[in-house]
Amino acid sequence: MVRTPCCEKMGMKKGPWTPEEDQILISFIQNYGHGNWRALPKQAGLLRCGKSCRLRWINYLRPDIKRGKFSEDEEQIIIKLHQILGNRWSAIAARLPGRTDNEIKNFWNTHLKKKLSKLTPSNVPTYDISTSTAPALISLQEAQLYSSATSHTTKMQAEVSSREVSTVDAPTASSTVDVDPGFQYAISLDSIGETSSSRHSWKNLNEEMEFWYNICL
DNA sequence: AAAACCGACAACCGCGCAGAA
DNA sequence: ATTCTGCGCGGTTGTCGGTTT
Repeated sequence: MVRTPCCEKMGMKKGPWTPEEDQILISFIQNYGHGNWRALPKQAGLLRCGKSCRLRWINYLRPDIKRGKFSEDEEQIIIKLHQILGNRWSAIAARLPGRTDNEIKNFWNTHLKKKLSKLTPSNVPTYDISTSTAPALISLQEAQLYSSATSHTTKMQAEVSSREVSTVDAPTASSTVDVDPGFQYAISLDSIGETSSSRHSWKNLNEEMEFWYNICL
């Protein structure tokens, strides 16, 4: 199947948004909402693709956006959640009202990654994925040490994606978290009272987030 | 004063998923 | 069951302002 482009490239404006464009988008959404992003720019009279409008609204123009520096608390929450969820920025953002996934992603890449990498990479734990004796959760310190040891791309991808979790079951007894070459972590859910026989049935991502959040914070 | 460099963040791109047709 | 469309996500790139040389 051939994917059609998200928008017609011809005549579509790219690059930074002007205050005038912002105003048009804001007033249109305030009046009519944003039922269909694809149709919105045409209806609003904007020479932007729907995707661009959506991004601009979600990341910048939304009235509930909290701008400005991240607090210490927010920073700690991001670090903790990133330990568990990896680069699932939208899931992390769901825990930080007023913050967007893009904002958190940028904050992580420009501040936290650097900050954590300054710590001494000693006693970095190495857990073999094949063993089931891994700790229940990676502590904050361990995560920091891990990040410092892998100053390049800190990439932790949960094997079980958010969508899978949200529609099927919770992660199985020993869900693996795939990290950069050289390190493999295993989060043993058994050791946090989560056995295969008494698994949660995740109804949605929020429920999953609630679960992880309560454990970690 | 100007050029080069760097960091922060806004914006874009491509992919995967869900739901409708 | 298959195809198509739109949305959302995460990675990457572009732009801009501040700092250094």
